Amino acid sequence: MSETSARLLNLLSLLQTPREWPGRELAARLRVTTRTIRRDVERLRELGYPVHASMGAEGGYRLAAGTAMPPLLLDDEEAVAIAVGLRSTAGHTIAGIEEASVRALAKLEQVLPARLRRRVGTLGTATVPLPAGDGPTVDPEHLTVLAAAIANHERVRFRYRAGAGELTRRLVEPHRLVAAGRRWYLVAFDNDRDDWRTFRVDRLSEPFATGVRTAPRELPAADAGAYVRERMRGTAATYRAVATVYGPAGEVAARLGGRAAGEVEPLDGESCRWHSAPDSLEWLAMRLAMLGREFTVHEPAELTAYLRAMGDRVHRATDGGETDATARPTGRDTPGG
Amino acid sequence: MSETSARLLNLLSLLQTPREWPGRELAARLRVTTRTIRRDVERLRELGYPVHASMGAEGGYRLAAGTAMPPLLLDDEEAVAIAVGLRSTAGHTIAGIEEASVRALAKLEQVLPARLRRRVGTLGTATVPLPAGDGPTVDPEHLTVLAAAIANHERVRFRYRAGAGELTRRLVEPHRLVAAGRRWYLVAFDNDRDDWRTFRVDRLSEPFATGVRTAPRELPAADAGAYVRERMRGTAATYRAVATVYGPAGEVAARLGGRAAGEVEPLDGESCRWHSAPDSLEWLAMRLAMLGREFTVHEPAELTAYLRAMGDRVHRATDGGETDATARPTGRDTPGG
DNA sequence: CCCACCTAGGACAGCTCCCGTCCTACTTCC
DNA sequence: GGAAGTAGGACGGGAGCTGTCCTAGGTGGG
Repeated sequence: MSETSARLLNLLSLLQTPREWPGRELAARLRVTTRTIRRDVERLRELGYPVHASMGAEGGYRLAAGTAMPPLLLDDEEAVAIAVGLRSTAGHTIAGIEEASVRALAKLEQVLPARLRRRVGTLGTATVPLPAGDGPTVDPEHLTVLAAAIANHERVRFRYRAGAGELTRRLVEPHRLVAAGRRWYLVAFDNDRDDWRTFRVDRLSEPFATGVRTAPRELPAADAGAYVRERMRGTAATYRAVATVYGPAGEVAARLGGRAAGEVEPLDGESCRWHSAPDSLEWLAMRLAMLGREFTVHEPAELTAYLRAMGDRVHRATDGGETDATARPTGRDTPGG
Repeated sequence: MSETSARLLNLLSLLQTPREWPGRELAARLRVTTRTIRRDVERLRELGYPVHASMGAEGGYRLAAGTAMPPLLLDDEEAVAIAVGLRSTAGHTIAGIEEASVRALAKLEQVLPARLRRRVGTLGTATVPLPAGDGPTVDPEHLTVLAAAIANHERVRFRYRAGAGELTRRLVEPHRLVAAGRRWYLVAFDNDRDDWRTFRVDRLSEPFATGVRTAPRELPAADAGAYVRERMRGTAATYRAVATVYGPAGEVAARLGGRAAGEVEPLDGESCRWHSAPDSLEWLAMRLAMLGREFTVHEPAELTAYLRAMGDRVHRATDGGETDATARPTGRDTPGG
């Protein structure tokens, strides 16, 4: 058996731990001489993985950042943590890396041992605490199934609930996954309709690859992203908010969460104007409500209406409830600690 | 040079792609005969990585889920996606895997090429759109620095802003990172004070490992988690909410986001009671406000007060803005649309 | 039904590479 | 200066790897 390859992999695994390993310890662990360790280190370096060595007493080896990604050797818990992290981000879309996120997730889930997969499942469902806001969130599993089918040029079968509510069976040749706004779309060639279609991933269920491989087709558009945007115009329902916030621009920008939220332009030392990035009403409303600052909404009217409805709900919830006689001893005026 | 080890790694990388590879194609890519490919596959299997082969025409090899995690071979974009995902989850804490999350992140960032690190940085800051809520979020970089120092038994230097506001310099021997509630704490032996201390990670800045290694000390407590909970009693400021929500239990539970949010107990077909998990006022308020359902808060009084303040702010923001001043014509009794 | 295409694996010859044991050189911290 | 670490050349024996044969078995399409 390939003794030395296994040892190299093992060595790589040890060196990825964020600590320094003296050669003698490595030699003891891998049951070879220190000379062999030195040669292994040399080999790793030749393979492009920069093993950094600190000289002198208290020295040792560790893997440094190089020009290419070395193979990541994860223990069980780390693998689960990564899977959970990817599922939570992939489900909600992060600007710029949606597709890579799904690819990485598909790659990981393909090799994830069954017992770990279960843990990811239970943890994963327990961690969708983001305001569901825009409606149903996407099941990360659907994304990975579709991504795998796309990479493998396999036909996919699934059930699809169109806007109206009719449930249909589809057989398609998947072409690409596209994240637009806060939604995922599948661009595919529908074999029954004999034409290209786009599907909202949150509306499809029970997708599975049929195993039938097909020749790749050419999409009648420059790229899939443009195709989706073109077809989905009007359905997206995102809004750009303009609001004045009474607080220092720097602090407000920080609380709104970086550049992705939109632009904050200072008016004077104590107020600023927020031009939001396009987003759903729910998210825009939530961001403003959670700011902890006074604000005024200028646009759009829908946001004002939404906020007003929310404010009314909150008032009704706190003003009386079923019986005010539920005796709240400390009184409602006491500020919280 | 170790030709065959490199080839094995390469092969592993190809097999991780979610598609099937016929042996001839692999042979062409790796510039060896198909016989060697078969031998390489055999080697991988001996190393414990289950290479699944489908027979017949249209057959091929692919890596299946086994009992241990194989080394993950990621391309640049996938690595960035994972780093971004981990940073966003590590910064906010996910129940049960906080520590593994940070370990995985430390491992990845240790070997992440510089150009990718930059991309992670820009994407990472652009994606903290969660309601900052509980105050300052933790810089994931601080977590990785501390985790690495802990693993390596190295002293760490940083600046610390205590509650009052005085900025002090600290030199400590880090012992463990603990996630409690929505916060990260560092348990460490303070070399200047000559005693154990806990630090809130969101309040420290510019941490760096000094490179000086020390012998591990024994914490005067059963485990670090208990130690932190003991010391931080009272400072945590988390609350458990009890509220009635007027909507079907199933739907409400789904929107609240799984088990982690607390327990939803049906009252009748159209209402239910929510006993929340302990959380900050901001999050509890946000969850309720974003439900899109009528609700009544029973406990705690602080949450009622917080919600009322928020409702008032929202009303002021939407009712008239600058012109309508304080006049609230329709009053608070009008049900929202 | 048979053929094409795939995986699976034994035998063998040739040759490369790998390992352990020596050895010396250099750096760093105590 | 000494101890402990990395760095690396020389060498001999042995293990492992590769390509070229070969046969066996599974699967799907014409």
